[in-house]
Amino acid sequence: MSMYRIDFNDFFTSAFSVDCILFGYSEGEIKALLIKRAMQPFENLWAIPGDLIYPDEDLEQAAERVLFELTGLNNIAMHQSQTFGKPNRHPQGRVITISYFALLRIEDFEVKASSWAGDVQWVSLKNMPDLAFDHNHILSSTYEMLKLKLQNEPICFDLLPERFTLNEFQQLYEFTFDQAFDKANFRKKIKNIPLIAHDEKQQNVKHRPAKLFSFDKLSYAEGLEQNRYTFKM
Amino acid sequence: MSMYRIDFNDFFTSAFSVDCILFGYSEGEIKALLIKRAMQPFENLWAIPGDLIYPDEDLEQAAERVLFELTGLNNIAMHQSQTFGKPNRHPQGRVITISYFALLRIEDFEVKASSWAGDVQWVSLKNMPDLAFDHNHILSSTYEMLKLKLQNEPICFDLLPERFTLNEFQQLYEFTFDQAFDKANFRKKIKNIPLIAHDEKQQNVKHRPAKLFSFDKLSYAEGLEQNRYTFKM
DNA sequence: TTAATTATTGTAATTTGGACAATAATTTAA
DNA sequence: TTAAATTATTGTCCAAATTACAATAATTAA
Repeated sequence: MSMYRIDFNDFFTSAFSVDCILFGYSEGEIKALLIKRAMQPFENLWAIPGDLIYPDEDLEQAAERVLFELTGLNNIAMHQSQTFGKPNRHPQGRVITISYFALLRIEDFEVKASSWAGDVQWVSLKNMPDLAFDHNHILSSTYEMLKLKLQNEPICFDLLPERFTLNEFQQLYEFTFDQAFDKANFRKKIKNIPLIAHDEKQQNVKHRPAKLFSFDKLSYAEGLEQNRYTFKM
Repeated sequence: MSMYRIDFNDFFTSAFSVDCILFGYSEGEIKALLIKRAMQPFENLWAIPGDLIYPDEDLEQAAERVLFELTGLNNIAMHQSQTFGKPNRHPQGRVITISYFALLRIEDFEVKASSWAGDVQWVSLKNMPDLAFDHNHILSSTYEMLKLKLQNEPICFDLLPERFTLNEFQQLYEFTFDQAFDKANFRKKIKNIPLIAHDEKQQNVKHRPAKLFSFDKLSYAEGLEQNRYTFKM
């Protein structure tokens, strides 16, 4: 057995990490928060933020830590997506990574470049550069998972402002599923989703302002047992 | 640094494993293949078959190896489900486990008790005992994933005999989603799924025998681009 | 031959979905 | 002040899908 068993390479023979894909929605596009790597390997390439999992840390806890270090946000639900473990996916050894995603309102916070990230930026999914490691693959798989969950859980509201117009709601779906919907028909389809209609209206628009709505979490939770909600369009 | 760094406990400070849930369908019920543990911890308790992942092994490859050792089957698609990593889920240290599932025709093979399994048995999901580790939780989460995938991919045919009656097909759905369907309407709903109708009929039944069908994989693969198949009922 | 049983197909009523039109509310410019 | 422009919101008609239920066909067993 080598004297150097406990060297850098050995540490990496069996490591776990989480990769956290933060999806946001602004300017009619879904974007992911990426960091510019400040160290080797893949120095200066854009990558999904992630970190090794501490020995006594729960997986979800690790994902929430990465999110917090990057954005200062906590109490955000992280959704587990998939686990990636090809033996050579990390050039320095075996690292199995579990991808998590969260949905955020881009305007709600400031991102902070951390020790391990030289730069941080929201990047549109339609305009994605080559990323470090297998991160292009992880990102596209996780986006597919996002779309699946969007259709079965009310997570789309995490991407919208707390109060939104029905048009904004529709545009989010149109962008995500790359498909246009008829306004009147869209409103019929969502009539089973509990929304609160506010008296408040859109401000500073050059036309008739739309009424603002918000998602009625309580009513949704109550009806969860009886009704079978759907978010498919 | 301890001289005993490479002892048993240390090995377990960061291990990863796959757990393979094999789902089968017989006698109108969905069953999972479980093993009776032949060693501590949880000796003599029923558990999901699984194993540690070898250093140079791909995740899916590890899952297929476990399946092969247990059943002698290969070329069976394994579906990744979820990853479980609570720090104390394994009493002897940190083991993060990735659950995979496969769908099998119970009649198609003989299970073999392996070195690590004292006994092997198909157990109905409706009648599940307390399992080792957090395996009850893993099993129920994975069953939910199965149900989700059943609605989006033609995997239900992996559970049915190669040739099946439309009633058998319907009963599988009725059992899985715990819901009854009207026969005539069920047949209308599946009319977009490509099935081959054979001249062959059911044998040894005490009534009018039903026609046998099989899933038309080729036609499905061809139509995959154009049509958007659904397996929702 | 007939009753019993299940498979298979058909039909009419109801509900939902899609295309499109009509009306309402607001801003801006004449 | 008013009309044009713009977008929000609601309504309507027709086609398509869904549902409930009925009718017919094929087979076995007595």
